[in-house]
Amino acid sequence: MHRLPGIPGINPYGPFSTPGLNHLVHQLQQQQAAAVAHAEEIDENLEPDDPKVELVDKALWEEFHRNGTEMVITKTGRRMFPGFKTKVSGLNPKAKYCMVMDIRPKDDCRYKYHNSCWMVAGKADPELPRRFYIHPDSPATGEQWMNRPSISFHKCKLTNNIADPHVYGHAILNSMHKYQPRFHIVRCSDTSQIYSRQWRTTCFPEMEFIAVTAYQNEKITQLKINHNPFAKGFRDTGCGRREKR
Amino acid sequence: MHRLPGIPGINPYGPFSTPGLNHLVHQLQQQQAAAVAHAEEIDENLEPDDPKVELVDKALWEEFHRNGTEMVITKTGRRMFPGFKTKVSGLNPKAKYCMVMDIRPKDDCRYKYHNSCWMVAGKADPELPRRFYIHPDSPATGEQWMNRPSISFHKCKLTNNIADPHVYGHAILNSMHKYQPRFHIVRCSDTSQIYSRQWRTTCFPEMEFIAVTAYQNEKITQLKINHNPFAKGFRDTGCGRREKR
DNA sequence: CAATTTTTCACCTACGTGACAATG
DNA sequence: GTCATTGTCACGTAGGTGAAAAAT
Repeated sequence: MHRLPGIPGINPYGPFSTPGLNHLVHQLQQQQAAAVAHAEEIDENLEPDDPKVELVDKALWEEFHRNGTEMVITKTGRRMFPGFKTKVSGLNPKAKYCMVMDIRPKDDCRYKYHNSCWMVAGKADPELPRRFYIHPDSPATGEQWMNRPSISFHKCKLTNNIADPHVYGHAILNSMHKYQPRFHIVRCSDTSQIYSRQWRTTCFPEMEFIAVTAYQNEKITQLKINHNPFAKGFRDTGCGRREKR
Repeated sequence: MHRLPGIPGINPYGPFSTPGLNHLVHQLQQQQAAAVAHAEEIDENLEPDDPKVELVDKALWEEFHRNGTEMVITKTGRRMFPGFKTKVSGLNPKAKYCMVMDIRPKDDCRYKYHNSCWMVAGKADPELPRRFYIHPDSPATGEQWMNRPSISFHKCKLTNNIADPHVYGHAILNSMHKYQPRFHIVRCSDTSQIYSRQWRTTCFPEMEFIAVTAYQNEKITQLKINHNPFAKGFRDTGCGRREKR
């Protein structure tokens, strides 16, 4: 079961070693990488697709948005709530896709919360390194992505720690700045191809938020408490033991 | 950013759309799949490897083994303890690998525990469908596999439920039968290729165990309690509140 | 009956919440 | 002083333990 090492382009024990194919493959030797990439490109585009993206929990996002969504950022990283979850249809079931998200500054302002209102408080701090977060199940077939109840990015946490050790899983944001999450579909069979392929980007304006280290708007706090199961301990439920100060 | 649908083999907007390459690729159209597979095959074997596999927590496994390891199986699935964890070296850093495990019957006997001893109690029950468990991070490069502290299969639980709904994540075993876990390295760039490639199998005899629905040997119970953090509540720690009946 | 399996439970691990006090 | 940030905490979710009782 041992293979001959160090002889590029020839593999006498391979399952497809017919002379004709070997000849053809030799012809392509110099352009091999490009040809393979091209063949894959074509293969991936033999059949069309027409992706539709839907935001999960859209009504909840809108309720937050009406009050001015805030997201807490911490040194160790904090999840978003509501979560970043999409539902995708219209993919080609056989083709492979990578799902990607990022969180971009919405403008170049710094904000402050004053008299129960968010207002501009100057120029934005220097932009932090921009990161893309590749969904850990990438790549997967269109069928697999469409069959799941949602595509969730809950493992990507928000932090303000520039020296964050989980650099590849967290989004680094500036506090008191406004952000817009984005969702990208990239049709390719391997994550290494992501940055050389077409990106199809979807943006939900109701996901806009301001990053904070502590909640400013009490209405937002209450919405979080009332809807996030992990904050159930702070709910005001008749039998409750917690009261407002 | 829209692509022309329904025109197979032609993609006017692709990054590699030079006429010469298009011609070559058209030549290969019928053998395309085979050629791509062949090119990948060659690519994957350009450089040699010589994998070494080590069992994590070997000393603990050996301590269990000296007393006759038992693993509880339940309807909903139970983890193994000690866990099935390996550490791999000697892979080719650039090549891609899939990591696979399975759990095979060790013999064709049924056992019973009698007078503090395991003894043969007849012929084995009919063998259950044999499953392979592919590590969920497969495929990944040799570098990625070698860099992690261990390759763990803790998500593969043991069950005796033939109609188990998590069919692809659980191992279905017969109670009172003896088993041997195995570890397999398969060099390939996609899980779909696993069953057509060479398997390199490692077997640690100290991992042998008998599946049970309730522990038989009290020494095994104590080893589990003393070493599994989730069973800490049953430890006999001076301040302990639990005593033997 | 005896042996094995299933169910339920208290007690853990692990970690996601906002409140609040301390810090800068 | 003011405001923003950090650390700690009680209280949740989620799920992995063997014991013990109940069921087969």
